[in-house]
Amino acid sequence: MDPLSTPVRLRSRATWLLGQSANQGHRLIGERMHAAGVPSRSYYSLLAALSEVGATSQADLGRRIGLDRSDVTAAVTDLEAKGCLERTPDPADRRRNLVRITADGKAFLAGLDAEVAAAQEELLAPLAQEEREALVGMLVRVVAHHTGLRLGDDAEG
Amino acid sequence: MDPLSTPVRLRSRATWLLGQSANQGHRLIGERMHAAGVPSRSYYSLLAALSEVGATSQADLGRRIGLDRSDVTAAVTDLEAKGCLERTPDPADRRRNLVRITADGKAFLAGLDAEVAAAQEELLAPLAQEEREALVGMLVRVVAHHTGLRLGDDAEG
DNA sequence: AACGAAACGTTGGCGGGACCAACGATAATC
DNA sequence: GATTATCGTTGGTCCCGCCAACGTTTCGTT
Repeated sequence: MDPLSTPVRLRSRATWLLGQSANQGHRLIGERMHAAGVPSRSYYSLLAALSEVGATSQADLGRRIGLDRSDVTAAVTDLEAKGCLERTPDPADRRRNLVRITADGKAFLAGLDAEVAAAQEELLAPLAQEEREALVGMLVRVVAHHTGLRLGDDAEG
Repeated sequence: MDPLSTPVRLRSRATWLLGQSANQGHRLIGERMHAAGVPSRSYYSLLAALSEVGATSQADLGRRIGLDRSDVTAAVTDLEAKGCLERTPDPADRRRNLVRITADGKAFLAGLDAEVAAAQEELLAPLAQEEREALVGMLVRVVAHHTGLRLGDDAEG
């Protein structure tokens, strides 16, 4: 790809720029994830959700991070094999599996957190701190607008 | 996906927000492209590049928009069948195909341009005009930083 | 209490997009 | 003139997001 000769029509479009930036971010994170032995970004999302919510079902995990049930199954199976989480049948609802993070999983997640933070630092390097905050603020509003989420509804549900 | 219960670790990460925003943008554009009979966003990029540069080779087109040669071949074949462009062997370099946009192609591109503009308007709806400019400005710097491009080098090469 | 509807986890598969490998043909380089 | 590089094309792989189906279990309604 030759960035010098990309059409102006694309270079100036916010949608194209968003795509390019997201690609760079995914690339940076992907490299670090792969180096840490994690095949996909979704593993990080899964562990993060699990760490926040405590113990929950696979379906709930999927809903939280926007991952299909079938893919959650695969990721959970893999992470269980790595000792990052436990999967036990829920005695209260025998359809579900209760998934909970292990101590090893928390430690591993902490490592991934550092990698993600480093990747983000690298991605946003050309931006000043205030700019990053402004960027995040705008993106939050954009995302909220398209997910039917109303801002300020934190934990008032 | 339940946006209310996505992990805070993700919701506050610029990388995740960028990915989400880009996804929404791709979705909006993809819908409109599909409605216009275009199977992929890359077709728009291709026509846009072609309209700016005049007549060039497929390899050059691919480099400009970041598309693999093989994928350019498929897209060009398809767009040629639709009458949006002409593909002729380059007499000056018989390895290349000279690709040039047709009048129909320009008209079609104009229509796609309107669709893309509308999609972007929809994507950035919650942002004021100045905010959109600030967003674009920041993203331009981010993208430039990761593509080895120096700002202000417009056409001075 | 019974029955239909819904949710759960799992397996398997589909389609698109990005990428790579190889080939024959042609041009550039030394 | 021989090697190297580029071009267009074909064909393939891999990953990701998504859907379909199944058996199991729970919920909702009557």
